[in-house]
Amino acid sequence: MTHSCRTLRSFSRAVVNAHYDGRMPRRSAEDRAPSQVDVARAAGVSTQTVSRVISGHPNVRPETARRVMAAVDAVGYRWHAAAASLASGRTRTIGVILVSTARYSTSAILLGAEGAAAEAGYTVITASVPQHSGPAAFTDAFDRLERQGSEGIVVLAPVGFLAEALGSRVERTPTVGHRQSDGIGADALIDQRAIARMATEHLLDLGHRTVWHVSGDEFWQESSARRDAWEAVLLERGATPPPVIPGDWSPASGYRAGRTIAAIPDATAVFVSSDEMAFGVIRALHEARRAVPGEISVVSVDDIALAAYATPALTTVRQPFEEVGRAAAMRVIELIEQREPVSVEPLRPELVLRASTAPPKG
Amino acid sequence: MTHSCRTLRSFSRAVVNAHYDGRMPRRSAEDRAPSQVDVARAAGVSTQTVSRVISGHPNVRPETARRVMAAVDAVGYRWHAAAASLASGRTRTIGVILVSTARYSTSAILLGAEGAAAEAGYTVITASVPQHSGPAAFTDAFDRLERQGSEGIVVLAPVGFLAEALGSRVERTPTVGHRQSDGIGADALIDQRAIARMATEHLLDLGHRTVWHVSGDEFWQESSARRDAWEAVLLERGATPPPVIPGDWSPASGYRAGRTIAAIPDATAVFVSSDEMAFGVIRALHEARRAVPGEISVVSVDDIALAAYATPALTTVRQPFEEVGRAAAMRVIELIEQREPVSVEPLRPELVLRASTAPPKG
DNA sequence: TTGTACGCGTTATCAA
DNA sequence: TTGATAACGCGTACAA
Repeated sequence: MTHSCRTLRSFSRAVVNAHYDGRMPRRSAEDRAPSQVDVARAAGVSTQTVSRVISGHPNVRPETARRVMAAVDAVGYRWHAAAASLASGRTRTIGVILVSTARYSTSAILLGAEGAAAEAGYTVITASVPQHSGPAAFTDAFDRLERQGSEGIVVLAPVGFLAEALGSRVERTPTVGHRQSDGIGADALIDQRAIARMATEHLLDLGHRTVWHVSGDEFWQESSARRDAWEAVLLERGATPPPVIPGDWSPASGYRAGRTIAAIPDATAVFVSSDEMAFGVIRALHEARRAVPGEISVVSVDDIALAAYATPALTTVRQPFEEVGRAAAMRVIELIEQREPVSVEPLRPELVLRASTAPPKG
Repeated sequence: MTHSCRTLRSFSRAVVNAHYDGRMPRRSAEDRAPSQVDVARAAGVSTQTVSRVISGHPNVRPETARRVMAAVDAVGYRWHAAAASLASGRTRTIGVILVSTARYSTSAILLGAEGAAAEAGYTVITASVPQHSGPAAFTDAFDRLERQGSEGIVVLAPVGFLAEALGSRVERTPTVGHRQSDGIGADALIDQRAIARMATEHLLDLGHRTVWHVSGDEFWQESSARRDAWEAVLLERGATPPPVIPGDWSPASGYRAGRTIAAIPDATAVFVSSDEMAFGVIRALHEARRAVPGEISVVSVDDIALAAYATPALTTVRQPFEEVGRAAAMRVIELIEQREPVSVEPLRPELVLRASTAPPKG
């Protein structure tokens, strides 16, 4: 990093390339990789015809196409994405912004997005943002992805300030996944309020008087959406919402919350905002000799692979993560290609009944 | 997909672009995005100077640089990665091949790789391969990444046939992560035999006569490496290796294995090849009224976030996944830049003692 | 420290 | 159905 570069930091950080590390010599004409020109010469056609064959355009005589492909193999030609991008103005690349916390859901959503993108002929590039970053980290990630040529961006981090942080960026580059309330990518997401509603109503239906709540990280919009819906359901049913017990998605925070709950004599039901926290909650309850679901029922959210193997097996509201990824990717691609959204069925959470809930005793 | 395209499938699949969907009109000269030419004009310098400022080259007068950056902001210039790649012959992109199963380890490794790549000024693109795919799926993924301009590739899928499947590809594009025994990227990986050794020796040291083993998916090289080392340790110590109980990394397969073990009266210790399987094993044991660790000790591998919240908390051999990702990315980048490997300390697994193991009773 | 000239490999346009 | 030609926007070589 040179001095001049550092002083430039105050200007458009989105533009300056920080990684100067010496120039690369240009390769001499002889050891250049074979190009469409070489193929054209070998096949006795124009480079345009080669391009058409390579790109799968219609209106090429099969015989010609075969000659071209034979030449491709003969000269060892390989397509050059950068040159194509420069000429066509398209990169067929979408970017994904991730929060850097290793979780089952992260990989599931990413895998779904990557699969859907690949099927549509797009490539996925990722940019991660440290947990609990401020707006700047998100705009940096966004800029990085744009600079690499992302034609659209999926933000897998529903944090509250995203809309303001991203600002006008989302107008020039199609963006999906932040802020359901903005209407941006609304159908790519799961209705978080519905999740909380299903969980809370399930416990109420079992006969519990009220339901306690262990919330997720306040940084994530899911957390407040679920909290609001949980509260609304209780109020609708004439129950008094107890104070929220804060968590941060981690099992450790669930454990702390569990200790709190264990100390509340009349608590009989808890809605925990993630399976991972539920493991912590249940362990704390277990250590405090409070039986689950005998004395206290627990419902959580996600249905990770391990949910069925908790003791007791978790009753939980399943989120179809992979489909979320697929839907988000498909939606950005539709936006990029300015197609109308294909009306697919909305992604529905699903209550999976297992062994961590029961009617209150007595 | 046209007819001619389909008949061409028999030729180089790595070359044909399957996704023709109409040509994009070229934008007229007026609404072209601002380029370095526009910046140069606005700043009253040459495009070359603009390029130097943007790329962070040294030897630019600070005052000039400032004028350029002001012009950048004024005209709304944005760097064009494809054009830079075409001119420089470099993409600063690395590809990562993933097996499409959502797991904690997948996201942890990926996040590590992405972070390290970003620090070095590289972008990560991903390609996923369905679980249990044959060699063709891997070569397809490899080709996809190469076509997008990956200068190096990290393969996060240590399956046995990779070396043969990839063949000469790894010579033209630096590749890390498959086959420790090949010496390719050896230091980017964790010694899987050491993991099995630590686990097995821990149980033997506690006084167990022998150790049973629940293996991982045979598709992964880890599985056989660990099995071999487990067997070797038992033999060294004069114990008789019992038959291997097969698993596939999933909690469900662990559960099945657990039922098998529960039916073996003299089993007192098990080395389970992943934490997720251990959850299944312990649940099965629990249902069969076999106390853990009272009657049977369990050691597993990974140390996922939930390991500490199993009942009992899992004694497990920790794999530093994020560092694995970092190391792999750094290693490919070194190979790309033809630098000598920076000798960092090898990644060491670590035995984390918790509550699932104990000396045999009696 | 700065500028001129050229080439990188492909696709869009338009004509044949 | 095919071909000639002109961009696309940047980085490198080399000269000043």
